[in-house]
Amino acid sequence: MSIADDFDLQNFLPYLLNQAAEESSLRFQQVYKDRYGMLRTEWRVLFHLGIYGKMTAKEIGERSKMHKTKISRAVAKLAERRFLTRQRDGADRRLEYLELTEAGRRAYRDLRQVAMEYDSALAARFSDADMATLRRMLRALASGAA
Amino acid sequence: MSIADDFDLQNFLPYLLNQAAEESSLRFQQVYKDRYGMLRTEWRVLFHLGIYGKMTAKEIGERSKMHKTKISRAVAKLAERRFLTRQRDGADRRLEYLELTEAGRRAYRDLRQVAMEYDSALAARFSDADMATLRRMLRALASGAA
DNA sequence: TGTTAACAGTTGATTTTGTAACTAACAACG
DNA sequence: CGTTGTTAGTTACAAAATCAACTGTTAACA
Repeated sequence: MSIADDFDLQNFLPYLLNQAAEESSLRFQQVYKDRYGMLRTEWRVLFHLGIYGKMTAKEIGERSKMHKTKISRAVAKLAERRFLTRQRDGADRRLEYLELTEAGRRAYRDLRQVAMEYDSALAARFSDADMATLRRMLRALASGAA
Repeated sequence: MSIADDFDLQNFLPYLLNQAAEESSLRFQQVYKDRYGMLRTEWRVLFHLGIYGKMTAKEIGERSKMHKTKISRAVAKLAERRFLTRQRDGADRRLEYLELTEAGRRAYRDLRQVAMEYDSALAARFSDADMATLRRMLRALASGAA
């Protein structure tokens, strides 16, 4: 009954995805952690602002699917370190526009460079066709559309 | 500089993998959480024992790459709920063999069924060839071998 | 208007994780 | 033996994530 069960954990997609995600995040994590003392939520916010420009916490939440409390705390940390500035919307004073400072942009560019090189190193292990398939499937899985 | 940056977060593999892993874990998480009040570490330990049979915490750690403190706590929880028993090795009294109880096996079989159906549902969205490619690539990424 | 609901974002309490130090047991080698 | 090092597993404390309740604001509409 227990020995040689036919179910294979290594092929269970959610498990396999988690293992791959964790392993592939390790080295990048070392960089943003050691070099900037950031958490995962913080580099994600930094990247959203670096890539898409000025936006509100709500928009970051919609794009990243991170919970608003995580974003709120990450934003507070980044603001404290002078990596971003906040400006209230004049018309709707609930909204706050977030924008990277020059220091924030420098950190973003630095980490983006690391990310791109790391991504290339990962991709180099597979054929272009396989990588295209992988990315397409991961996007489909991430979008969750049944 | 910030608007229309050419780096695409959605194609950064570690990020994409995390998004896919999180999204694809959601529904299964609901089941083991709602039905058994388990955490991710707990169902993983349960599955390791269900699939491979009696083994020590150390072996679970080697197979799952989970840190030993996580395993220790998960084992304590599962033992408290009478899902597993612990027996000290007679020769080397540091080792403790873990084995599912009948209640533990019932929970495992129940969750395994859910996992298999869920995995099939996910796989049904893609061709067999693509799924084979995906699994092969994820295993390679998870193994971390450069 | 006035009242109620909805929304953006924050804070506090609780839970879970991560790190380091610890206990108990075995091993290696003088 | 006896000292030193290693190992399996636990515990204590700090860091972080989660969940619920909160503030301040806008919207809806009687």
